[in-house]
Amino acid sequence: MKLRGMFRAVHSKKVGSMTIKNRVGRRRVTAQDVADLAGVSRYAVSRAFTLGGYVESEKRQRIQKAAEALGYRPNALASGLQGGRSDLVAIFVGEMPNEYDKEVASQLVIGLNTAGKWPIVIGGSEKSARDAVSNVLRYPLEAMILRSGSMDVEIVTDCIKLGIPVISSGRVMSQKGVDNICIKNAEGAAKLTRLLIDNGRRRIGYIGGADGFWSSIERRRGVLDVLSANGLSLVAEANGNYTMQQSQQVAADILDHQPDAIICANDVMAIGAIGAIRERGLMVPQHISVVGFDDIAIAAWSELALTTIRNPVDQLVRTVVDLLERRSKEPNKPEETIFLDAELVIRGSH
Amino acid sequence: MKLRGMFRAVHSKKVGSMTIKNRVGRRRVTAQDVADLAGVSRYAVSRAFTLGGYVESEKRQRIQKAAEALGYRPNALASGLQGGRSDLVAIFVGEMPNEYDKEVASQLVIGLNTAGKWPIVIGGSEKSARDAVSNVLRYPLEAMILRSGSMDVEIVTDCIKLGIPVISSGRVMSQKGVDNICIKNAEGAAKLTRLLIDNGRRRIGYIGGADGFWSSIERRRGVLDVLSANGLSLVAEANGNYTMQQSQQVAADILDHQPDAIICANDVMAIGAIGAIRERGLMVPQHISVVGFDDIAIAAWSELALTTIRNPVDQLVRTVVDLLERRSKEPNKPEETIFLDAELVIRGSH
DNA sequence: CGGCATTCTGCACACGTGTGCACATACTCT
DNA sequence: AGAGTATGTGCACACGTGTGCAGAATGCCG
Repeated sequence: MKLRGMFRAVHSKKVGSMTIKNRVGRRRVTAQDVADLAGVSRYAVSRAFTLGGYVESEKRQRIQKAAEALGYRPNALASGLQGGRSDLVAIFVGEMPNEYDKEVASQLVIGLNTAGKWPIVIGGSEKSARDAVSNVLRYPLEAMILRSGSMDVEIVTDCIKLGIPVISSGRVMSQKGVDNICIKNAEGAAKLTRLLIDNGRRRIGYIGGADGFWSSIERRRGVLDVLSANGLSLVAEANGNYTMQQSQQVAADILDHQPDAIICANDVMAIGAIGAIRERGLMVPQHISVVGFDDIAIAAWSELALTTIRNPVDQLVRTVVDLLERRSKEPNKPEETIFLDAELVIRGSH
Repeated sequence: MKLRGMFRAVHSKKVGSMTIKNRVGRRRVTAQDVADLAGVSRYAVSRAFTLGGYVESEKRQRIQKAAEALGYRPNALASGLQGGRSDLVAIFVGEMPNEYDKEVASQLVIGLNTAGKWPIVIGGSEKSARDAVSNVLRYPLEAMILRSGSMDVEIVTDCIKLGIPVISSGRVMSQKGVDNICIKNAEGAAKLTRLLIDNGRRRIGYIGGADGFWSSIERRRGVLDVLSANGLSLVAEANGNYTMQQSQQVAADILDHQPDAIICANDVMAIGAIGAIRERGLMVPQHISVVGFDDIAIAAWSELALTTIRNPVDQLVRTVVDLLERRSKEPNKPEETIFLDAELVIRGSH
């Protein structure tokens, strides 16, 4: 029997009765421990835990029993060290200010779990997250998944430099090594605009998202294109910063221009706008139409019945996982940019 | 100059011109690479990246420059292997069916990031997550943070067995090695009930959360205690499963019992209830009072003005981080159970 | 019985980093 | 000058696992 396995103490390398007893936080149980208990070699334990390993079946049973008893799990750090799949993935999710962002983050996590990946999530403001990302890159990540409208490009170049593939969702980046997945923002916004015009609306106002967000720019473009194609222009416009409170505030200004419809760059802002309208004693959609974007859960609430664009989270997640797996299998495959269809959800607010 | 550092190929151990060129996924840059470029020893590089390390300042600069150029980052797997802080934490978040759950999960992630921890997030249904947790325990976690009302106890015992401290938020567990952090559920529910009674409400209905959830049981208890102390009992009761749709459906049944108030175990269910009430042409609070629990963002919306109990996410996050840090510092400290105050938020729906 | 394929086992090494120890050098104080 | 302290450097080892290689044991077939 090997002394090494028996008398290893954690906080001191000296061997002796003094040091053995002060094992404060129990030492992690290793393959050697299992081997000692089962009366086999460490290598047999290692082979019993890998798929193609040759181990005598009776011995394998003894090992599994011992491992069970000790609660042994191969140390992921040690096994990851020799370069196989790490199954670690990072998700950068920004500040998640609104419901849709949180929904996407949640579903992404669940989807990745189902695919057997461990997502390390990084959130918060860009500048605080900058350091965090840099630090998390110390792990051998299989991919960095970006889910933030606004995004420090340096983060991407850092990843690429380290050979870590990037999957950007919600913003299309044309850098080498970046796969993209994004809803057809302009098309969705155009559909909403056309719907309103078809319904006879002519005095259309717009509440946009935060500056610098990719989706914000694209959606606004979709609105303006359709308007100008119909010889129209916005009667008023404001920045709602993608939040309900801000939107409700700026909607008041827009109402001063007597619009007959307000297009909002996302659903929570539409809710804010509806609040502002009803506060004035006006009704939706009888006096003013309101449409949103994303189709978050509450948009279907009977008191809102928000007409909006479905931004399909399930498809998004499936596609991200698919891109990830294909990229893992074939690291040098050409970059892809996948656009998700923007489906109009007709309810009662238009 | 060492050959080892120069001619290491990734997918083959044979050294020769054939194997060198087929380095598909670039090999990760190591401390040796930085040392070679900077013309120093590997140990100097290692010391330059650790806090107390003695390195000549001129040499340190050369190293940092070389590291920058190569994009070097110490491999977290390798450094984590020798037993220091891993900074890895797992969060188990269940299915996150409602807004509040997602909000908590999001803020927990951000709070942990700020504290310099890397949260590996595990979500989804209990039974799918069971395997996931077991697998993620291969990593040397500093703690397992539970954020799920219902919870497989086996997960906890697995962690304890491995010496991984558990921090449970939202449910109090009396197991060894588990710190708890939880809002005063019963007290909050009691406050809501008293408020309604003080307002003259007598025919009170209740929409509860999903079965088996700790918070669900506690909140219901708080309601019943106050009612019976006032010689009252519920006129109707239903299970809203913590979701808006379900709640709106079951609220219809409750309305058949002519209540003058409905207490909901969380805000999204209150929103569902309000939907059901308004669909019947009744008004809140003129005809029926509705109160919720959690104070999610939309509860403050002018069209809802939901009276509710503040379930303070910021305090929760701060406390979790604090418990985590104190537990890390002192692994054998006695378990703590911290209760957060349930503050009544008076708006217009009661 | 010999030749061969299959199954099993032990050894050695690799993965990349941090750090205690021993030693070297430089600087300060009496 | 000598003693003592602060600073810098190289070596060796540890962390825990997976796996190629070589060899052993076993079984099969002619």
